[in-house]
Amino acid sequence: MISGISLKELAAELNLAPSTVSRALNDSYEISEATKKKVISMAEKLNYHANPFARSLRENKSKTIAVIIPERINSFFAQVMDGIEEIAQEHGYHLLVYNTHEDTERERKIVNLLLNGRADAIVMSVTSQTSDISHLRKLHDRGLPIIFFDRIRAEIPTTKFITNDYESAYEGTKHLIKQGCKRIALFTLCKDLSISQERQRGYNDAIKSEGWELDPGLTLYCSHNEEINVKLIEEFLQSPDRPDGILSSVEKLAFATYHAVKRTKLRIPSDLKLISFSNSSIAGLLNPSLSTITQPALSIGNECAELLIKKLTKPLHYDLIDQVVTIPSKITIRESTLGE
Amino acid sequence: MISGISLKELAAELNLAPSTVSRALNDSYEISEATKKKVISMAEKLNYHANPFARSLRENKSKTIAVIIPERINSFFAQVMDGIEEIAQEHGYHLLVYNTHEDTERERKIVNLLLNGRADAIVMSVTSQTSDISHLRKLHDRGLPIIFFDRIRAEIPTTKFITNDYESAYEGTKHLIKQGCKRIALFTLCKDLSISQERQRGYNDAIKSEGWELDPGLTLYCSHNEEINVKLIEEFLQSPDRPDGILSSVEKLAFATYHAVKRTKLRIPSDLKLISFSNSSIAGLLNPSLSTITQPALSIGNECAELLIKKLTKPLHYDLIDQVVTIPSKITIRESTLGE
DNA sequence: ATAAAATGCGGAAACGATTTCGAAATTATG
DNA sequence: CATAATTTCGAAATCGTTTCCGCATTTTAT
Repeated sequence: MISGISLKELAAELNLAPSTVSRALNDSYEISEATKKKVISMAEKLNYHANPFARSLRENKSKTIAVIIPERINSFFAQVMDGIEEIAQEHGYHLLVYNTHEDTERERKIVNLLLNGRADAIVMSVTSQTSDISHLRKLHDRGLPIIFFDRIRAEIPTTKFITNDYESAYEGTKHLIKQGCKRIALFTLCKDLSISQERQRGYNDAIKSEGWELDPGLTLYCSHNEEINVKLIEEFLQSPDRPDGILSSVEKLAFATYHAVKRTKLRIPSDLKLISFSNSSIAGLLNPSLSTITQPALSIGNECAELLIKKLTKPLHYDLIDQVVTIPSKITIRESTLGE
Repeated sequence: MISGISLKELAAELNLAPSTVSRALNDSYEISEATKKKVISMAEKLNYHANPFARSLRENKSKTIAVIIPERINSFFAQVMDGIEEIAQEHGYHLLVYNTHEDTERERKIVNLLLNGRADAIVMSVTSQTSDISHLRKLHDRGLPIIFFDRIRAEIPTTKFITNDYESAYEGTKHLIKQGCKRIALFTLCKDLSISQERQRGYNDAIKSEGWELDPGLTLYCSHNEEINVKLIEEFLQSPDRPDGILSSVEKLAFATYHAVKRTKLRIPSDLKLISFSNSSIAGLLNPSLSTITQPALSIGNECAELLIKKLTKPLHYDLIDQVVTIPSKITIRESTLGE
């Protein structure tokens, strides 16, 4: 990389002091309009670009936000990313992106990497297996602004953005009941995750609201391995006390269910109704089309970034207070939960 | 952010010179094992983290690679990103990610932003509408290592990674013919894109290889707007000289076709066979399941990153020579192209 | 007319690391 | 034992900005 011209060289070319040029380019009130114009046009002409590292070093900020997600091939996280980037670009912020692949150890390493100040702040969704949060605590203790979304950790006192997991799961379950389901299963990933727990609560309360008894056997804990999940679900569906309705807490488990169903004699929605949390645009293309609970991914991304940037640019006026902000999901009924 | 301890302070704590401490931490041969140990343990104890900007400023490199993609909610690009990140993480590189949203103006802005050296190199896939490439040329002329993948620009003399677009399109078309199709259409996005042209060539040659005449009316140029595409495709399918086979150059046009078909009396594959370039894992879930040409996304990402990092770490031994590296796609036949 | 304030700019320090050059201290060599 | 060679470390320059302080000169206030 042929490094461009420096501020000092630009100043020399103009017969001005570097300090003056710097101030002119930063539109300081101390500099006359005449010199400002001269400086700016010469900077244009010589193709001057301020060195971001010199500036970061001096100002102790990087104009960079780190985003940590558990997986990339997931329409929800991709949409959140788009939402974050939209706001970040507006304010001249850059995005460092890290994918943990649902691996806690990887998450720990990445977080530790960010301890050196490479990013001004962090937006993250934790790994589903994260139990030890000392690495997150260390970040927060160091004063690095951090915001969680979706997969949050309540123990870290900061602002978190989620959707109305409880209500959505409750509504989804209620919908299945209304469509005639008697034995409703919940497919989920991990019992430790806050959102999983909330969705489970919503599911539980919906079941109990009917005066039915909760059957722990109807909650299926799946893995991150597609193959294994399909097999697991297939076995579940072949068992004598198979469910006749499923609330899937995660998009990919709904897909796995479609795969599993193909291997059985069961048909959706006649034998089995299915509704799932999902942000995939192709839900309507599946056969039958999939009823979904769609999370407000773009809004979540936008709000995360907006709050963070406010905090970064006006630290005295904004704070990442310890609260959970909820943005509601939208339920879309399609064929997969059609009643008789 | 409570800024951590600096090298100088660490040195003071150890009663050593900053230079010594720096060398010790960088495992220089000039420092005795004894002092190295002392320094390292004290660094651990005081939680020392080198300031990346000071280092970048001094060394004139950022350990950062910028990745520019036209869209994020796309399994192909997401997989490539994963492939790049995998290698980058191995070598301690960070990823700045930018989404152009298929907007040339946005691409231009982002590229110009990178002119200041924030990233050591760039991996990118251009916007489908990019015609003026002066911004890309400027990057390259400045000596910033840049690699293209998939959506490449031949005019910039550097290494590019693509799949065997011509052969895949040829094979895909041939497959449709073998399954009995007589009027085969090509759905594509943009005639300016190199990959579109290659795929068109493959399609053309396959048609001609049968001794058939090319019908320009059978190539459908679509937009980036889902709604419009569905309408366009629907009209096409309702027209008297509708096709009985479709080679879709882009995943989302295949999905749009499914949507459009739903609005007609046509059925896949009896009335209409469909095969598409796609990296989506749910191709097998569609009804009927979609025959696909799957690009080696992960490999492409891996190879981009590997070559780039070699070039960055050993600039004298590696060069981004002007060549196009081809990694073959894999065709998977499913129900959507089933013969009678 | 003189003091006070405002304007416009330059000099130099500072941010936190790496590295060149050189100087001690230690060990080896004749 | 004297000298050379090696090992181990320190002082200071450097990367490219921003900003604190200072100093003229001009404008405004008294």
